[in-house]
Amino acid sequence: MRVGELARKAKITTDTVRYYEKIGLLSPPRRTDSNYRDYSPGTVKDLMFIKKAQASGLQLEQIREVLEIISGGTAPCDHVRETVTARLGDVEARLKELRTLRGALRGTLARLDSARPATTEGSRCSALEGVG
Amino acid sequence: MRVGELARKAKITTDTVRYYEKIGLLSPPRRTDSNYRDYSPGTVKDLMFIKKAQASGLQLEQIREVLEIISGGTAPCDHVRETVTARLGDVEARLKELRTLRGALRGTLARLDSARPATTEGSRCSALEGVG
DNA sequence: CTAAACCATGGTGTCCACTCCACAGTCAAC
DNA sequence: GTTGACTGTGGAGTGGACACCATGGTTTAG
Repeated sequence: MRVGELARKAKITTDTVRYYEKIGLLSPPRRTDSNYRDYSPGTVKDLMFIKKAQASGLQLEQIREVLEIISGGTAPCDHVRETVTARLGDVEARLKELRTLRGALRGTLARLDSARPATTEGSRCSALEGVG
Repeated sequence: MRVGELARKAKITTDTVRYYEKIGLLSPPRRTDSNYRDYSPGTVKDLMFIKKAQASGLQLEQIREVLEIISGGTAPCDHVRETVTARLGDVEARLKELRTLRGALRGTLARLDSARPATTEGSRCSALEGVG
């Protein structure tokens, strides 16, 4: 498939696809006679994986490393393990932060619910303190 | 305390502190006679909250809204609830993505463990496929 | 055959969150 | 009273991740 179709399926722009290729995140596909990029269907999955990883806070460079490894990379096993373990550490740290933040937000919401004398238009909220 | 001490305590730079003030994320502190910024100790906590929220993927503008609300903002309750609920939604979506990614990384690690014939220096890893 | 839609390359612009000046005033220690 | 660390302001620069051209070739529907 060509770049437009790929982009539509992955819900990104063609510019982004070409950008990913430029920075080595996506390997250059074969070309048609007329020099159009010609992708295999699996590339859609790659892009979806990239989106997930990105939404989880990984940078493109980190994703590049992980992808390289996952798709039958050429690095020695020890290095592979190190990289994946490091990324897993990142992800778990982020999970922890997120749970903390979720707690804080839920707390605020609860306080809004309990101490709610006036909700009418124009009124003011005096939400409490203590976020830590 | 002055900006340098605050920055040290929060483990960021003085430039960043002033930048946060500039974009309205940190309210302008009082000034000494010589026009130096003079912060109260609580500001350290504010900065630490900002770092947490940021590590969780919230943008400074979103953090600004949340902070405004939490520290006894002046917005009507309904709008407050909306904002906090929206942020909570963000956070929960992010948690979901993260758990998926963690699963993928753990899977890779497991595959590395099971199919590991050669770990010696210079060898190549042929990690399997299937990331979804 | 031609118009519309697609693609290629190369380059510039944008937004975010800083970071790094340059230049000048302030404060603490010796 | 001078040196050195600290602070102020304003503005320019950076890196990541794109978005947006302009120009020109290609494919496809009618």
